[in-house]
Amino acid sequence: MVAAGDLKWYGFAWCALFKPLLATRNVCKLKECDLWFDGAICTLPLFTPSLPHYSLSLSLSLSLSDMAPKSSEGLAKKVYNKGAWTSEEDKLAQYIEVHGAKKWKTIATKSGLNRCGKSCRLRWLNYLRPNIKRGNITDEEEDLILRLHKLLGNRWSLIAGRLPGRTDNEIKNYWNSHLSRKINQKGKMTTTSPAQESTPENCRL
DNA sequence: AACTCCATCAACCGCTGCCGC
DNA sequence: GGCGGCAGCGGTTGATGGAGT
Repeated sequence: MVAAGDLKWYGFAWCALFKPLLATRNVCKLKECDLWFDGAICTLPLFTPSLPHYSLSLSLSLSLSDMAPKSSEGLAKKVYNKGAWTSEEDKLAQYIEVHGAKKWKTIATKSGLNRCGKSCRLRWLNYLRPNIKRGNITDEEEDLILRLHKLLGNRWSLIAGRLPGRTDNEIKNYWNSHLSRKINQKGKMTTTSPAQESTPENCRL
């Protein structure tokens, strides 16, 4: 990490320079905005209320903490790690094996990982938990997914429940990347009347 | 080799429902 | 009944790698 702070611009000049850029993006949705200066990339958190007073430190690589607001208020909210998990963070599995997969907020805190409970839960369910089946979806599984989807619709967790070792995320991804396309192609080849097709609504559980 | 496009999949976000107070 | 916190779900995003040009 390169230390931040070589250059500083202060709010007024900042706004004048980058307001047009921000106007082109969905600022309400964005939490960060990437800016480019002579090839260097800076990720700027958008604390819009204090934007004009924001001091911007630029270097080749800046972390979010480097860019945190300098005012005292609003600092209480913890900034968690985001993005891909490291093998070091996967020690979460050891913690859960001892303490159980309950109270994700507590797990997140007590395990010493700088992750939110939600992130821990997802990592456990989709990757760390034992009995996860790795590898490609088999033809039998695919057939089962197709039939269950016809029956249940996009109820991925219910479908996953019928496929031991598979996660809802995995099935959802598989559906979106493989099966939905397959079905679309089939649909184009064989034009069936909508009344003949079964939908989740008209299938009895 | 360099570039673009696309598929895949891990992870995030926002919403909903449940539960305890 | 209302509220807040939490878990779970499904849609979406973003990083990555491979194929194609």
